Amino acid sequence: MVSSKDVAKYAGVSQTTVSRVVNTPHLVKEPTYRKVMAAIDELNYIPDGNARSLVQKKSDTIALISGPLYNPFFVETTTSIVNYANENGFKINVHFSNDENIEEIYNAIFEKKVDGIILSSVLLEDPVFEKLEKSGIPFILYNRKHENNKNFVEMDNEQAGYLATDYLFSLNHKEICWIGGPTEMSTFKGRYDGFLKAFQQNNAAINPEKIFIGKTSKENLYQTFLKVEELSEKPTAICAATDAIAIQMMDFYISAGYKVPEDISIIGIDNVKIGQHASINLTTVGISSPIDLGRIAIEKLIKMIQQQNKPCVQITEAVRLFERKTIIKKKKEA
Amino acid sequence: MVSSKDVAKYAGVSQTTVSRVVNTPHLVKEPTYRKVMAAIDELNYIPDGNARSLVQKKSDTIALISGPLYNPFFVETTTSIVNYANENGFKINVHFSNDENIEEIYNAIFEKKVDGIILSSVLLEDPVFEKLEKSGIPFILYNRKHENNKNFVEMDNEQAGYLATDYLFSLNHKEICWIGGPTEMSTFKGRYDGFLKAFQQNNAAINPEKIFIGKTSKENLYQTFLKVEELSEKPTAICAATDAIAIQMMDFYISAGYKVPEDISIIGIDNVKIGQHASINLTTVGISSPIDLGRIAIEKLIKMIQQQNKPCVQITEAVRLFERKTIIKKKKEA
DNA sequence: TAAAAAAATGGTTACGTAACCATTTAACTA
DNA sequence: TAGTTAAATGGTTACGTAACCATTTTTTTA
Repeated sequence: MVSSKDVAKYAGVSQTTVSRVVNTPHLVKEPTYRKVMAAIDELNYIPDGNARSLVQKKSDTIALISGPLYNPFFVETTTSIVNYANENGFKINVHFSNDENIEEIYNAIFEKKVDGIILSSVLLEDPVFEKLEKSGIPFILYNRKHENNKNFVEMDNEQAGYLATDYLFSLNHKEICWIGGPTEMSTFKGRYDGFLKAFQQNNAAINPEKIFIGKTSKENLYQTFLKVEELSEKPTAICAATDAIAIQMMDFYISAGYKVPEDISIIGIDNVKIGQHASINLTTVGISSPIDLGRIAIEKLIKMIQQQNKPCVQITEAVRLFERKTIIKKKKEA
Repeated sequence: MVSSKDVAKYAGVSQTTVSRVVNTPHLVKEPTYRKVMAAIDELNYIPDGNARSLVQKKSDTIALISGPLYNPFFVETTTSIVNYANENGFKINVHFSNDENIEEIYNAIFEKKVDGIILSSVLLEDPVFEKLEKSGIPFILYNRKHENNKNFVEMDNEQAGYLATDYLFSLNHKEICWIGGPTEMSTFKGRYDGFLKAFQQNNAAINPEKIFIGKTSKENLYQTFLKVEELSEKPTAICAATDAIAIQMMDFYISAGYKVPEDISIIGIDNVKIGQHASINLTTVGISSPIDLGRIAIEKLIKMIQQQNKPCVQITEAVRLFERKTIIKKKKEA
């Protein structure tokens, strides 16, 4: 491996000067600069990022802990986070969390000297939050938040759940299923609370049989689908806590011979891109802003890093309904 | 920042012993081990990965250069690559390439001491290949390959193009559009060659007006869609070089009021998961193996790293047709 | 129980870089 | 032109770790 010392010897200057050519060329005379650059090219020198990080205690790297990509929401946020960071001179270390490998991920992150952390995978009462704060590394949560309400960029989850559910009521749906993930996560908790609120405001009674809260893997959702099928009184509409869930349920229903929305109405939350596809046309609730949550969060994080201050970011984006074609209007009952 | 020296002092042992407790605990007596571990916990010590990489000249890290996630193919390969690597003790540094930011990506990769590189973004005649070989770092290409036919895991692209096109012919389609990316990429070249071969074998003449080769961004594909619309003789079927293209074209067609496959048949290549969704049901060609190309490639790469040898991996996976519902059988003309 | 072997621990060093301070060289200034 | 200041370059060090070799302690063996 060619080091700056090798370059220095080859060019007949000191290692210090090589370092200057690489990092602060304006401090170096033109002929010296050319001499050193020639040596760098000749020897194919590439600075060692590890050594640099060691001495500088920073890495121009941000760690991203994203949810799994089978949820298209994270496909979009990951893309926009990576792109924005790169445009601003930061590299991104992406980690995909399934909420089980969190421990390893944090080890990996803290071992490298990342300049910041942007993450979604956090529980409302997650003890890891304290660890993050103690580490002193700037960080921000996107999508989900922690119960202590610090450093997050989220959508108005309760309002989202409310809007989705209320929209179903407005189209005369009464028998509504809720399918969502564990309420230990702020997204699911907020959205479910909104769902409940809509029932209250519409003077409707919750039927516990129609509430499905559990893991959101394909297998689990299929079990849920089967349970819904077995209900004596089937729902006319499904309120899914995320578009990913909604799209998966659509798949089950259509594969089983049902028609959406004629046989069953489905609404999601997130306003994911693939839901806008003409073949899917998922009615959903999402943020009004054209910029996604990941992008908003990474902007804030980079500002925190560059300005070396750590304000408490608290952003709750407003949401609105996106009417598309997976909901049908029911006839009013007598 | 707490270092191993701090731990050593606190525990009353040498730094060397701390290092041993962390890396080779069997070389350390039980009471010493406990003493040091207590100190580690107490002081919240985390080894510095940069310093470690510096001295060890390795990082247990593999760089992944993936195509953009708006292509669902890369969503799946990225997921399986990251998961498999993590299961085997490697971290993954993901980079998303748009074939333009390649330079920066390579800089970033070579600055850190990655143990291996797995990449898709390479052109047939890419000069970067030589750079890779010279670096001495084990690497493997997945999806695409280089003209020199070294170190790749691909599908049988020509056969894929052939099967897709021949299937259209077998259902009496004559007016077939090809929509694909630049043939500087082995995938597009191979698939297009297969397309041509199918025309030959079916004694059909290529109509240059119906060949669209260019960038595969949404905007470009929309321009292509408009051009197809303006053709005096419209195609009855579209052979898309990738599922991503096919799914995008479906969106344009359906949004414009067409029905797929009644008004236009569409076939893709890749057998991407979202294409299997009941709302899309994209007929396509994909590898017969249930394990995706990324997964196959990362397995090989990790073997190369662990066994410290660099065999020339050349894998071309067999493909087959996946009949679904975006193709209609045409009536035979008189 | 003394000698030999094995196990456990410690001391010193290199890894490649940038920070820091020292020195030399060039450019002004009076 | 000497004196002063600024610009350019060099020398030395620390960063935190594991490799390597040296030393001490323990265990085994005769």
